[in-house]
Amino acid sequence: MSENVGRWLRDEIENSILSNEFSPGERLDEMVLATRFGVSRTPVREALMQLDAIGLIEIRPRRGAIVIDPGPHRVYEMFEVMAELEGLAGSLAARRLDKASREAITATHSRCEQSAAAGDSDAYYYDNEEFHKAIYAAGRSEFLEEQCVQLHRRLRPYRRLQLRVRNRLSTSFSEHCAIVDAIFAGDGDEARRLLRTHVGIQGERFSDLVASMAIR
Amino acid sequence: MSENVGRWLRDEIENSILSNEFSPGERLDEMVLATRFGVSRTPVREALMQLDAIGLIEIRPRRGAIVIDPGPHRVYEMFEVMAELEGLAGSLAARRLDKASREAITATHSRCEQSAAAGDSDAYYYDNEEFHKAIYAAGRSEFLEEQCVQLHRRLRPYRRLQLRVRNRLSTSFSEHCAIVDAIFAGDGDEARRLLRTHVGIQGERFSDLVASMAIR
DNA sequence: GTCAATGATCGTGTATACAAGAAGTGCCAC
DNA sequence: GTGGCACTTCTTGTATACACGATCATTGAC
Repeated sequence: MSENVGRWLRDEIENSILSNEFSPGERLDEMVLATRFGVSRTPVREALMQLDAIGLIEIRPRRGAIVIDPGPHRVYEMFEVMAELEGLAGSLAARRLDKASREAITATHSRCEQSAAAGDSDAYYYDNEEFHKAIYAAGRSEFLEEQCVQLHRRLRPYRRLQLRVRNRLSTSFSEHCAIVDAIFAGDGDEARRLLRTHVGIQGERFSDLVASMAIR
Repeated sequence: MSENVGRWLRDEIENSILSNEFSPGERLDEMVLATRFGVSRTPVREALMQLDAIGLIEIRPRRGAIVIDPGPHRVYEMFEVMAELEGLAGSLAARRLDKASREAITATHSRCEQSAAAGDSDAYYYDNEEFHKAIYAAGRSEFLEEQCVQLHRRLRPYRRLQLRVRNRLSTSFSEHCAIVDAIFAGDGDEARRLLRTHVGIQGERFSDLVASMAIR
């Protein structure tokens, strides 16, 4: 329970939002949440204030909190920023790679290979996340790493949708291969470029996203 | 008072931190803040929770809130990310520039010229901020714009220190000129490159920053 | 004289109470 | 039957009360 009910609730509610248990636009009633988690309204409110500060929900004065619905266009923008940050992380990783980071990248990369070969998109989804985190860490910029992890978290539901698209698994994995090569070769510019296109959702990948968002 | 004491307090305390009225490492006593602003502890706590979520302060369980001290290394990392995001904004601006944005950039740019010519670093500091904001807006990516503005805010105190360095004003302004040219020419890659070096603090500019941070 | 342990005090964490505003409902008039 | 106004109810915003944990100081022992 993390020693602190407010923070625990924040994570709990955040996860509920990101796993789409609370859908965009839904109203979050303080009292309902309080009874559901067996606490008073005070820590619930604190959790909500924090989520508002992060930008996951919106608290309108005297009218309660609602889950923010980013909408396809804004999600696209978020991927665009994510692509840029990942590109930076990749270029830093190529420059600063050390033994431990190299091993971490190799390990997560081969786990991706296995789940891609098995066609297990849920496993790949998880391994892919670890792979990207290994790259952030290899960049040795704590702030950048935090930003990347946070954005990655927020984009999680959409990433998951993306992987369902036909052939995306194998395409994604072959992109990973090129990225790993560039980083291990110390080619920062190439790593940056590859990661940018890997993460970004230009062209048909954007319309795929829009289509899958509409289904929900 | 924004209809909502908690939010008002958040802005108030945030400004106090960013203007160095509350210095890094300083402990923020809830009761002291409450009496100072003439409210109860509840809204103060809500404000603090939000600032914690943003990353400006750290709340340690049962031990109160302290202002986070980023330290030179982390500040450098923040500038590094900022440079990347501004680069993206610049490249988008070059691609998507319309009449209104063009005029906004021109207007803020010439205001920078005046204050640079006058050697007025405080005025330049403000005009520079507006100039960069005009570029964010020209990129037409709301999310990116928000991220840029937020990071810009957090780096504000350090930017201010930077401008005190000898000749920085005129150097900065001539860099602005090149940036404007690239954006107006529609050269996204060049705008990106120029903004990245303009905002980043490589080499001696980093040591300048460290030196000025030590003075405080 | 120094270090450790215990108690006192102060501040945070949570709950609850109360006030104020917004939304919904019902009634009345047209 | 429909639209508008008033009232009621529900929910949020703020204050306060209480409990638990942390820190600090004082006292005792080595």
